[in-house]
Amino acid sequence: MTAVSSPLISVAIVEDDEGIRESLAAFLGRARGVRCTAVYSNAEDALREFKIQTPDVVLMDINLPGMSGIDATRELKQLRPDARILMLTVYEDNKALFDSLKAGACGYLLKRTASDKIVAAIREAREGGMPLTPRMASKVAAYFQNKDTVGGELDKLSQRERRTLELLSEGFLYKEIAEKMGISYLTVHQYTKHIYEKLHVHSRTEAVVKYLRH
Amino acid sequence: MTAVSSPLISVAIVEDDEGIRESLAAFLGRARGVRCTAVYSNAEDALREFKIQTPDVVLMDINLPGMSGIDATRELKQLRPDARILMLTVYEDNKALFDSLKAGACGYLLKRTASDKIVAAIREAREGGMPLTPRMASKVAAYFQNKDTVGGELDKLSQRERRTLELLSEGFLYKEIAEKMGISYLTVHQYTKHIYEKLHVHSRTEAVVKYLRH
DNA sequence: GCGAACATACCCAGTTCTGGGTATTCACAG
DNA sequence: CTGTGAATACCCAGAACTGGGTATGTTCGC
Repeated sequence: MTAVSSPLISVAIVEDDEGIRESLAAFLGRARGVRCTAVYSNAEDALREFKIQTPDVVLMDINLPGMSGIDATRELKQLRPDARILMLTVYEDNKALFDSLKAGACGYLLKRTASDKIVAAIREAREGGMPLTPRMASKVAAYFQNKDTVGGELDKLSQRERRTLELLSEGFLYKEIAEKMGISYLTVHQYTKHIYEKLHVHSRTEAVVKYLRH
Repeated sequence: MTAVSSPLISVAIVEDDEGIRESLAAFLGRARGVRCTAVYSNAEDALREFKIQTPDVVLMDINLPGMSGIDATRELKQLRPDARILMLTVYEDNKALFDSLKAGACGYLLKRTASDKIVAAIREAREGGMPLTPRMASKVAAYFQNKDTVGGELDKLSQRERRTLELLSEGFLYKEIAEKMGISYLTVHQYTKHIYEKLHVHSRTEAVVKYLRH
């Protein structure tokens, strides 16, 4: 709104598959309002160039030979905090999505996304938006619902589960916890299953990290 | 040395086993320089009384019905910071030892300790000492060697080990870490072995806790 | 007095971690 | 140039954890 509407948004592509890279570039060349200023087949080359000149928006593949697109995103954001990076990948992968956002990507698209949607996403990214597929968006929403209720999640634990988590956080083995709490090893086992379920985690370490962040 | 030598040291016993409790009390009754002023079979009763009158030294069992001796120690020290509490237990348990000391106990004895040694320990406790069995003492010494270098311990890690620990702290599996770092699963395995060795821990959670405390 | 939540305990199968090795390559200090 | 440390990779065995069940009794609210 307040931004000066620049005539052209410069876009760089980082993508190892030559076919995809070229067709993307060609397509951006025909699109109005955007200009494809550079293409790279790997993250290292791209980063080197970006130190000299950074485009408005980067379309970044995740699976790259050598450095991953996510690591590259992290580095680029460190170098240019206002860089706008759109992840472009084939998988609708939960972890990749969140890792990308944590690394500093501003959006996450699937390669099978229709071309005109990609241009729209580039504009949206430029304007500070967060272009995501609807499904991705709902995952992000769900994530923050959890995020906001981390304390709330802990509240869902019963007394004994909380105590168990406390001891888990101190690194005790199940059998040691059982001894300390005067219950069976199997009960401790059961508690941890409940804890993981309630905290939406899949390992002791993840549970402990949530717990230690109160 | 500088302390006024009081004629009698008042001692309270908190111990749930009646046999041990009585024989301890009887034995203290016969010993010179000490006076057993109270016995309790659980922590709750003892704490209630201590709010009114605190003995010079408390002999505290660890395994008690209800509140543990360690928790009772913590509470009593909060109430009376200058209370002298000697833990008395059957197990030579590393963790119990350190938990006791962290809770505020001034010493840690095994129940099989010879009676005259117990009186000596009570005197030592009264005079500000830290009565421990030789084996316990060496464990404490080792602990502080580590404790003073917690930051230093982390410094001992190589670059890759540090990165591995960072990822371990985020709850990733070995194989995921391997992928992220572009190395073999087996190498991650090797790194964690080194990390555990350098940090003197035996599980991922313990390592993570040390790491998160920077 | 019924259903929900909690605490307890057990089974099983599969995965992951832990801790003991060995070994090569490379770089750097002495 | 020899030794040390870092980084890499592998083997093995056993311990521990994870996740899917089931089952019982208690307590508490409706």
